Amino acid sequence: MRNLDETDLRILELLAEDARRPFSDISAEVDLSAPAVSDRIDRLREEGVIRRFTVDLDQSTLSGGTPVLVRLAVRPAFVDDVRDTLRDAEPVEHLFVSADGDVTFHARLGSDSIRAELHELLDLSTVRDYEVSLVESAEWTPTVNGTGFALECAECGNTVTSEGERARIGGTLYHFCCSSCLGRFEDRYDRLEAGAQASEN
Amino acid sequence: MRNLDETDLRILELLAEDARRPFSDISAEVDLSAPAVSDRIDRLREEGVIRRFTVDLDQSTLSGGTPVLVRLAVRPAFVDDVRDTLRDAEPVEHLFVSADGDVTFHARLGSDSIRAELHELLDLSTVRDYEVSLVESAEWTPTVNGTGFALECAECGNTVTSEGERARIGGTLYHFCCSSCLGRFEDRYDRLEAGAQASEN
DNA sequence: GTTGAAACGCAGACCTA
DNA sequence: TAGGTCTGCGTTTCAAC
Repeated sequence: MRNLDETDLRILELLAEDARRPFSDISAEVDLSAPAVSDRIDRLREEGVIRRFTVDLDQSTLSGGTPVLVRLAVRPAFVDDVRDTLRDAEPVEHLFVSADGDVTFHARLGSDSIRAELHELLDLSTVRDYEVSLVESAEWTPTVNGTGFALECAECGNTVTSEGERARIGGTLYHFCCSSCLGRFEDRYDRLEAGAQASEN
Repeated sequence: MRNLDETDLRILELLAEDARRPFSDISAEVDLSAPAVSDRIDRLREEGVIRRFTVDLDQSTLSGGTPVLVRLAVRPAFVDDVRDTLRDAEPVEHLFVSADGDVTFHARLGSDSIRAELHELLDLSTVRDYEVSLVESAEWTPTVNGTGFALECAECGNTVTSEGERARIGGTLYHFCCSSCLGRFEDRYDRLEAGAQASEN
């Protein structure tokens, strides 16, 4: 697959913040035209990078069952089966499969008998052991490339908003909250580089 | 807080499927005008039910660090601290706090030393024990009220699409893929009810 | 809640490098 | 092949009801 460039990543960050943001809005952020942004987003969907645009709900306000976190020690031969079953199971919201065959999932179950619901959900003979705990709070923060979208100014540490600036300095892309932070950073960088060159001689 | 009605839930389901769906589209689904839908969505955001519109990314295509699932047995006094710290930590994507004080989170860490990164992330003296496992696959299915948005027809089990129907029968809301399924279900329900009344006499 | 009018955003056709 | 511009159409918003 084609590599994503910085513009793609920036678009994904902006969509993670607000997926309903107009393309014209995004296009201003990334210095592109609106149709160009639309094209890139189409491509990201086709490539499977974007799975869907969706909504992050505060489930605690919805009171739809008891949220539980279940950890299954699955018999190695059945890991794929169990994953596929749980993936399509209605009450399952989050599903993690670890390299060692543990399957952890977050689901909302009817409050009656959790053990009985687990039986309905999957064949417990495929499982060596399981553990259920009630979930008090569950949160989700969409991140792009592990960096999160809450960028920090490389100069002052403040949050970088839409008014921020970006610059490639010494091969690395830095984000700044404003042009003066960018200016100060560049000055410092130039001075450091001049010092390094002086010491080389 | 005001209770959500069925229309609100249906709107949330539609947004969970595709958050960029036009309001006019949603309004046709729920037999309301577009401004009415817009008003309801505004209200849902204000009430905190909708936290944000966002994008579900296939992180495996983004290769941004090593995904790990970490389970912390946190000393009871520090559970809130640890939760707040992790909530705002950049690499943390999912965060679950159980009623018994276990904190489980999913994060993408630089592949060097995971132990060192954990040290940076939180004060390990607040933790009795921890366990890290590499995550092979992580998936997320947005659900509304624990039912998920992939509704099944109560009569034939097929997936209910936009062309489906809903009906409240005997106090419960059922979903159907088409009007004939609804009709058959009602017939059966009436017959069962008649039988139950007969046996009462 | 609805309706209608004005502002806005979007998709497509077409053009440029 | 990626992006820019223009334009018609659909969508959103806002006021009036």
